[in-house]
Amino acid sequence: MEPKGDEREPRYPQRTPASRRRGVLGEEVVDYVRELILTGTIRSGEKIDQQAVSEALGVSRSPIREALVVLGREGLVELTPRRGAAVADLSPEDIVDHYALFGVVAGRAAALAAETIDEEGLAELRKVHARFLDAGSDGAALGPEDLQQLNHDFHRIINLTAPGRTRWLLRHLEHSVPSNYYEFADGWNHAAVEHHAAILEAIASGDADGARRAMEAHLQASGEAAAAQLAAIGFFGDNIRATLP
Amino acid sequence: MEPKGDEREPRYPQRTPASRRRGVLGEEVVDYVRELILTGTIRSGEKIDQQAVSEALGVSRSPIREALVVLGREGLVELTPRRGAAVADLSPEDIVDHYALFGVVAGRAAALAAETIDEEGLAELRKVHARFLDAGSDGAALGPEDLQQLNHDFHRIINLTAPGRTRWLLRHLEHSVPSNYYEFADGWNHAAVEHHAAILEAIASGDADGARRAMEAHLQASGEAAAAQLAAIGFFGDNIRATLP
DNA sequence: GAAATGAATAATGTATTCAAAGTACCTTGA
DNA sequence: TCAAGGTACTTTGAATACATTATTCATTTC
Repeated sequence: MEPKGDEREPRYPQRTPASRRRGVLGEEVVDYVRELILTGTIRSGEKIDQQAVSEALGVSRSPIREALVVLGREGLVELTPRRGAAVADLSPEDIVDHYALFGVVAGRAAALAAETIDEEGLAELRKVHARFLDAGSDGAALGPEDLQQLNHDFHRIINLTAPGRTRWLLRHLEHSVPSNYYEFADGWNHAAVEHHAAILEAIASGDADGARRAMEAHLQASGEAAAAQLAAIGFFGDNIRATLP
Repeated sequence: MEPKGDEREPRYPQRTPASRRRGVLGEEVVDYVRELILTGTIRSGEKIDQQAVSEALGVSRSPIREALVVLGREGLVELTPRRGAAVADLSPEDIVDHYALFGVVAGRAAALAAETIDEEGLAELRKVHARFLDAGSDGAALGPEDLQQLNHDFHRIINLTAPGRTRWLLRHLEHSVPSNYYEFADGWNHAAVEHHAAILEAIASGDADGARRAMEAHLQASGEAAAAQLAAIGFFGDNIRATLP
């Protein structure tokens, strides 16, 4: 229907005029642009055209600008005063570093969990971990989304024992980086299960420092896997600003 | 890329015209509102009137909205979809928690510094620390701003050894919370000097884990001092301060 | 031909306008 | 008297308009 003779270089996929819920449009735009960035649809250093995004989503530029400011704060885009927004130039080292930070914060949460988790939470943690474990052994007919959910639940239970600000920071650290672990390299789920086992054991035995180190190691590995995945999708621009006149 | 020894034509001294204010209005508004919050001028839970701020600063509501979105991301204001922005309801525990997070991240930076700092950086760190030390002993005629600067420099030198993403997070963690340490309780400078000494010693001797723990302890104490200061200015709601200017 | 200058075009940042949702106030009825 | 409901005012969120600056491109000059 749409005559796509548009030869604009960065093509922004159109999205349904879906939930035109007033008051959260900005958040929707944030998610939209973030996905474009984290899936490698728009590359490092590439300019983000406000009007193009606005047309792709069918909203005005006002929510777009708010979203870009948010993403600027997240470090995913770089805002230059009179020159607009561009996808931030993140290196693999930055991704690994980001996950290392994720690690020390989540490690703190794990240490607190080891000290303060109650029986109920521990039982729930064991249950989730068991299902995660089963998923790898027999064909439990669990799709990638289910694995993702189980992984997420495992961490959520731990983080629930942490104070509010820690949970808040963990949420932000998680969102501003790829979290589709189920798409990570093949061996990832196996490695993650072992990591989770170590974390669970340390928490169950009240070993705060062990839980912290196990969680840090887990996210260190996650960071390397995430960097590899991002490299695979071409996230780290082959900054070949070649010489086509 | 470097115009280093290039015998280029005479270069004109760089200057940043004051009229370059355009494009950063949002940031100015962020600073303005953040100060209002952190100084207790507007209280927890209090609504932030966009039009009032817009009139107070003489700008339109567009930059105000962007600023409020940023502050919402920082956790200093709470945005409710159709109901506007209000100062976030932060408890003393939240402040302590925030500084604890600050601590684990800065602790990571300190650990990295212990492993990777070079002689030059170490010398500079010692110099700054010595001046900070002197300021306490004899009347070195250093004002509170100077102390603040020295304190800031001390941490900055350490953080410079950290990867980019870590520095980025440290900046944000520092800004979204009171950092006017020089207004902290009387004994604060004395305590800070001792903390800095321990951190410096650990870094100088290459003791990464010791540096981490010393830094965490330092910021733990900072958090308690900051919470006390915020309580003193009536940040946590219960005090009565009648008039708004 | 390459660099530089100037106009034309495009995109950004800010202001202003507009529609919808919230809030306050006021009336009315039991 | 108080509660319920309706109406007018306020405020928010989004869209549009406007001024300024960046970028492109053609032209000129060395």
